[in-house]
Amino acid sequence: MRVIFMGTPDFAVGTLEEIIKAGHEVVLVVSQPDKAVGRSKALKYTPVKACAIEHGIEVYQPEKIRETESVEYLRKYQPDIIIVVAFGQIIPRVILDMPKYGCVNVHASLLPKYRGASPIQWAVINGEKVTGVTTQRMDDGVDTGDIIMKEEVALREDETGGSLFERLAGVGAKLCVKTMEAIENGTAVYTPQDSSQATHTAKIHKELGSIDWTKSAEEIECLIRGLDPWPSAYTRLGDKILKIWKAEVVSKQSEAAPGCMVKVEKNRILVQTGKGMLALKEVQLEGKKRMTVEAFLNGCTVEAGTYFKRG
RNA sequence: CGCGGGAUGGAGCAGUCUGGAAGCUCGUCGGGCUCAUAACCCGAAGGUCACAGGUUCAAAUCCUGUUCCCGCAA
Repeated sequence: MRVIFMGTPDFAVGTLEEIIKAGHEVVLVVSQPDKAVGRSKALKYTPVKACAIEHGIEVYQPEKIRETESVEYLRKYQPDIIIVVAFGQIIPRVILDMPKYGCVNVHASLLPKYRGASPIQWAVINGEKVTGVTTQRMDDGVDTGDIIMKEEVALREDETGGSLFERLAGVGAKLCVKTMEAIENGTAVYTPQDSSQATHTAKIHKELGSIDWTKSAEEIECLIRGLDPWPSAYTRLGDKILKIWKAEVVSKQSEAAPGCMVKVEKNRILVQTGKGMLALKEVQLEGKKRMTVEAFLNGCTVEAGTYFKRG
């Protein structure tokens, strides 16, 4: 098939590669404009763009895909299908209707659950046991199209946003190719979503990582894993930000108020939460590298009874 | 040149302002105590103080340049 691929971050790269490997003709890759990234604020290619260049595929980076100019640009390529994976812009009706087989999206959740921006992190934050990937034929709404295929993925005990991201990207890539195959063979089945079961997720903001110690230890622990590796869960120790990378739930209580470091042991710090305690195992102080609590305590004296403050 | 923190034995840090013998908490190794231990006691090894120049009788420390790491911001 003649394919136009639209995507931006790492999550989409695997799918693009899998499509190429499957022998489809990717005639154009559309990605968000390059942005200034990193400490040096240098312009950086989007991961999808970098991949496209490696494969010698033309790249198009419109500021707004819905503008007539962009639409006409795409039309020239006469795609059979447009594959959209984490592109980052809303696709207008004219484009949805352009290819013979429409626009197919790979979404990192089991639709209709977790429609929207950051389904992967939210699945971890909410402590889900199972999530997955869905391919859908896009319609006017955001992630509301008819479902073509789904694949479930069970979350692991120590699943992080990053680890789930990688696993779902892999699953999504293969599912996308399978979906395209079914569409081409005419065996694809389109199932409308049960919108009454839908849930939505908001984009992840940095402030979401600010730990509310009055929540339960379980909730906080899920938040820590969900926001690893970005933007990370954090709290405030004195006047410095302390990121927390790893912690374990301890189902004991203490008399202390939430946020209090109840006990400082050799390789863990017990913190009282709204329900249960959290044993910090790996942290990172502002300006420092990520390190185990044991190493952290070697150079930094922390008194039991000190309180963490809301970042 | 967006803002800021940092580079000191294997790990995490102090010492730098006010130049003048390399220190702390751990780890490692050896020995002791103990029914036993991640506990305790004694001892030992291990560092061109990121790199390159400069100032000085003397530089981890002052000056200049370079590299790398991290937080913020995006």
